[in-house]
Amino acid sequence: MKRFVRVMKALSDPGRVKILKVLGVRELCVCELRQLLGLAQPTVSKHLKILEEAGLVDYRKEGSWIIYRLSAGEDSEYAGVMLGHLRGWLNEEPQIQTMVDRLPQLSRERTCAA
Amino acid sequence: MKRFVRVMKALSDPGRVKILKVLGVRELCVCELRQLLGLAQPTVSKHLKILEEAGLVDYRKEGSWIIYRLSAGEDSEYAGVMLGHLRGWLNEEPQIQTMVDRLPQLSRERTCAA
DNA sequence: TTTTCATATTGCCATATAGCTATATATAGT
DNA sequence: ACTATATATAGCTATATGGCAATATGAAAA
Repeated sequence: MKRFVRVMKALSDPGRVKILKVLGVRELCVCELRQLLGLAQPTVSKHLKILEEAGLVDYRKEGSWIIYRLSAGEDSEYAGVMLGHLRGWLNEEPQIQTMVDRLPQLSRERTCAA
Repeated sequence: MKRFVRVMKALSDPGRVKILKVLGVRELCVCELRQLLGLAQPTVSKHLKILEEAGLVDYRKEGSWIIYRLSAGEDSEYAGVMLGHLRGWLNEEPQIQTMVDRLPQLSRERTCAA
């Protein structure tokens, strides 16, 4: 029950859903997510932690960057199934489309190391 | 986005998940749910309203009783899909099993009109 | 119409949550 | 070692949430 509720809670915030949707396009570092979402960096970090504890995202370190990606879903059946649905859901949502459209112009080198 | 988040929020509370699981066995009135969950009646009513606004449950009046049942899922794709998953999920959960076991002994006539 | 019972709504309190700023940590480069 | 950059954590505030008791509503029964 707790594991299920944890996944649902993680999915109950628009900011976190946006994170999952852009990570569905490609993996991203925190500073790229910060710009896409227009939220303060600590806020993004907190969201990412919640998503990670729900088994929805994974990360790896690369230099001083921490790069987040969608989890493969081995940790939590619930997370895996929900990520599967999210691939098809919300693609028509304007807020999502705007972010996805801005995605190709982002590059870690240019945007973060400023 | 709002409709999606509304469904996820509705599913982020153990009490509401329990309600959905017992409604998966059979339809129930508020007073039966109150006893199964061990919550005050207004609390149950509030949960039911949230579930209803998410498109997860439906109700009909029968005399002075209001009988809730799982929604057929026509209102919300998200709700429909989640109800489908919930049918298989959490069946091993002790909290759920206890309630389901107590279910056959409940009868509106005996329990509510006391 | 008065009472009774089932449910909904209101109002309150304690806790949880999402946001921020400020600070800590960690890694890279000088 | 010092500086700069990326991320995380701590601490704060405003709002949301879940619980309850008290009250309102609405239907059935006396």
